[in-house]
Amino acid sequence: MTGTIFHVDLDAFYASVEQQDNPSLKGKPVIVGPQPGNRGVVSACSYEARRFGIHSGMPVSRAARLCPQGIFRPVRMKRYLEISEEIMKELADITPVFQQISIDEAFLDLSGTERLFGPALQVGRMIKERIADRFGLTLSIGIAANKFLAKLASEYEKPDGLFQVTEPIEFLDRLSLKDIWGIGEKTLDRLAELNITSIQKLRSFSRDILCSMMGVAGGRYLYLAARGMDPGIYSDHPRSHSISSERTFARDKKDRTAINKTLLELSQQIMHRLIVGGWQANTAVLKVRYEDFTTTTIQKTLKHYLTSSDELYRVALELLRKKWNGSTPIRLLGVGTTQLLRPGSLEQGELFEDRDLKRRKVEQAVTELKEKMKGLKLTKASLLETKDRCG
DNA sequence: TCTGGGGTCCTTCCGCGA
DNA sequence: TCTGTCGCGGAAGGACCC
Ligand SMILES: [Mg+2]
Ligand SMILES: [Mg+2]
Repeated sequence: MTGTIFHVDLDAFYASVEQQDNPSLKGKPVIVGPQPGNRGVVSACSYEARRFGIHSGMPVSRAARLCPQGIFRPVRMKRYLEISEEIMKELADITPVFQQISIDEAFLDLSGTERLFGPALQVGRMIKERIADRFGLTLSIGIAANKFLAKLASEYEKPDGLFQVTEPIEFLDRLSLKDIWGIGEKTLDRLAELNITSIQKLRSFSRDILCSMMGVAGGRYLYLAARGMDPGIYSDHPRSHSISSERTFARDKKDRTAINKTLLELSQQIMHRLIVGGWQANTAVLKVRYEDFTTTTIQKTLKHYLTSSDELYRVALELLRKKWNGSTPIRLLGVGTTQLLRPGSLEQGELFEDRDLKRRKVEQAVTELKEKMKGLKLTKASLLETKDRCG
């Protein structure tokens, strides 16, 4: 029995929202990201901008040179989230077997619904019409027997595309290696060194050989991908979770007071998100990027869970002291937490928990949050002072 | 060209205890 | 008791994706 998976992917999402919210931008090269002259890269751009050679991930400074008449807009994440939520609700209405995988993408499992809904392509057209009518946005849909192929299929005719894979091998052989989800620049280079330059060629290698060349997980992945079998690109239950926040300075910094201030702000953001999300974390991570772009992280696992932003801040400071010589200019600072655990979820060996207990925990978290917000100003000042002393 | 911010997963190394 | 090895958790780095 063969499944029918839809992958739905909005086209140039952020840029399209900007055009929709301001129709005078339609038909024009819209580039979403920092203003030119600032550090950073393009988050998204309209197809008109792509004709100038612009793509997401490109430094805005370069984008501005390629397209001086481009319209540069800041990232309005709140707005995109709002639209995304509404669209995802629409999609989830179609089938309960629905999995959102990013702000603008989702899988729908419509296996065995042909008698109810009609042929898959027709359902695809219906979805596209619906979203176009209600939101004025175009999207691309890929339909295939598994998530892996469906994802590739939605790319195939982008933008405003609709494609169903009926012959997986034929379909794959029309693509290039780089099109495969999970094969990036480095893997492409390594494969090229082994004289593997196409998906057909990749398919001719045994699983064992691929594993010996690319690692156990990598080899397995490539072996399955080349055959159109889902290597597991989006698991239903991710095994790791982390929360982090980082900032690239407008200009590299070596001033201790400014650096400490950033560290404190980042720590507060993280702790806020931990509390709101109901997470417990026992590992703190500090990330430092220097002027030459070398990046290091240093982490520490505690014997208890982090309980306050002050505590996280103190750990971050301690880690920075270990890493930083105090004079090399810093380009980016980041603070994060890993090993996240939601109290009361299966890990602790409880199959279920009564609702009152959950409710109490939420309440407790909110109270703690309020406490923290109250004491914020005072804490901030005091902590910054102690810090300056050792700088 | 001069390189964001938010993530997940994998590999390798190391020390520890069985 | 010595030695090899195995599994594990922690740490650091890296590839990749949106
Ligand atoms: Mg996408
Ligand atoms: Mg998209």
